[in-house]
Amino acid sequence: MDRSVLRSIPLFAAMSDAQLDRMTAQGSARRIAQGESVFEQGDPAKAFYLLLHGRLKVTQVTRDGQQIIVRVVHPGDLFGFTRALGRPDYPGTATAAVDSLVASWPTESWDGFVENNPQLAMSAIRTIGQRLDEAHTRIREMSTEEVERRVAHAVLRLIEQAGKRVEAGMRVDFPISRRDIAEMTGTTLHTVSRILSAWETRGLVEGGRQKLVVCDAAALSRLAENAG
Amino acid sequence: MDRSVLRSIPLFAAMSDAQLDRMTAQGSARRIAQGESVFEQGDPAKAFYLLLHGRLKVTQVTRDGQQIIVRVVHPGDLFGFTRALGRPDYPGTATAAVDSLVASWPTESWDGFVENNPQLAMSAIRTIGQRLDEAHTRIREMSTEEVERRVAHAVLRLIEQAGKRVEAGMRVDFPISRRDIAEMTGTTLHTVSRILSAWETRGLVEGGRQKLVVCDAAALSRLAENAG
DNA sequence: CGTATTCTTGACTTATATCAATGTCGGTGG
DNA sequence: CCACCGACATTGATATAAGTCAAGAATACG
Repeated sequence: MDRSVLRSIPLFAAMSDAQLDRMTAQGSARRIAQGESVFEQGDPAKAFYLLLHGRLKVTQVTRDGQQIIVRVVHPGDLFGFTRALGRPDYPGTATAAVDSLVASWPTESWDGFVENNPQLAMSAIRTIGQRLDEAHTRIREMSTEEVERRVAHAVLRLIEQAGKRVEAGMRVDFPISRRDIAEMTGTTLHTVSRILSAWETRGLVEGGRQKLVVCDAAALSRLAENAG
Repeated sequence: MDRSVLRSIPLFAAMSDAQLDRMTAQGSARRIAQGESVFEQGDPAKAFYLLLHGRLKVTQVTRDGQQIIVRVVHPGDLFGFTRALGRPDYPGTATAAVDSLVASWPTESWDGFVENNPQLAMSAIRTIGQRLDEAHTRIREMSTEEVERRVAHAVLRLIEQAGKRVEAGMRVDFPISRRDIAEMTGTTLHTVSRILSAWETRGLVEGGRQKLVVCDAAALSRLAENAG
């Protein structure tokens, strides 16, 4: 891991070479195979992470065994910096959706980094703030929208954050199941399956096993916005 | 406004007298009458605030006019520091549920405060982090729990954060309508009314116009946890 | 007092979950 | 290489939680 890797990430863009070198010195990189987890819900938070390459799903299981997807981690995102938020353990499990590469630092390093670099602090605040915004958006959608619109919003977001051009349109660039989408929108895989089938008939998307291609994003947006 | 007021708030506890004085010098206090708003959704974020006394509800309205309650602001909470999160406008409206007193600072002051006081930055990160946690909890509840349990959780939270001992039990210490609870839990006032009526029959709560007293918190907790 | 909120309650409707069965894909091992 | 197994997906039938519609009662307020 060298400083140019970090430099390319907005969170670290404003840091000096010396500061970046100090960070890279304390951190280390690690490869996570598809299906493996970086940490598990309830584990003591010994480190915080940055996704360098790949894609992760952060999930939570409720006491009665139901699972939800809290968020998808994209390259360049910080994750698992739970301790900085005042929690001693990880609130969820981070699983690699594809082979991934993560950088990690011991939690103890956090305070030092922040103290020596107010820019980093402000960036971090903005980052968490965005996440809070996203969470509120999700709450608003779950409170006021029906399932179909929620799914439409979720799919559009996936395309924005992880869309890849293919012949038929834009494809979600990591394996994503109907169940995953259900766990992101607070519904069941059955309902998601029905919705996607209907969309496929209308030519809006193309489905498949762990696969999703959006063919007509504009129509999907309309659907997401105007209740109809 | 003097420094002892701020000193009593965890967020500022670690600051030096000099720093606190600098903050109080740049800020000002303002009284908000019940029903008035501190700022409205979409207003440019010219200031950030701290609730000194009273109680606020932060609401959002969707394009089609549906309203949700994003959160309740309690004394000692920072709110409206949207700009620090990288947004130019307020994402919601903050309305006084009772006569309230707020301190405010121009948004431009934020960066200076943070740069000169890493402690404040770390406190702020923790604060937003907690809020993110709360948001995720709400998402999890809305995804996996039925309405009655969600309402139970919401009511218990209100009691924790704004409970006041009265003869019959613990009362929510500000006017709160059935509609408010509905907007906090993603349901309708009708359903909330039915649920509270049922609870009242079982002796768990005592209702009333804009009033809510929890008589048997233990039973309510049980209800909130074990699906039954 | 009358008018406006807030709340309650009943009857009905509907979106979505649940239950159940079947199909399809893709990798593993015989 | 083919057969089989497990994970994922589809689709129909049915059940039900909670929303909608509607009417009225209670409480606060000017």
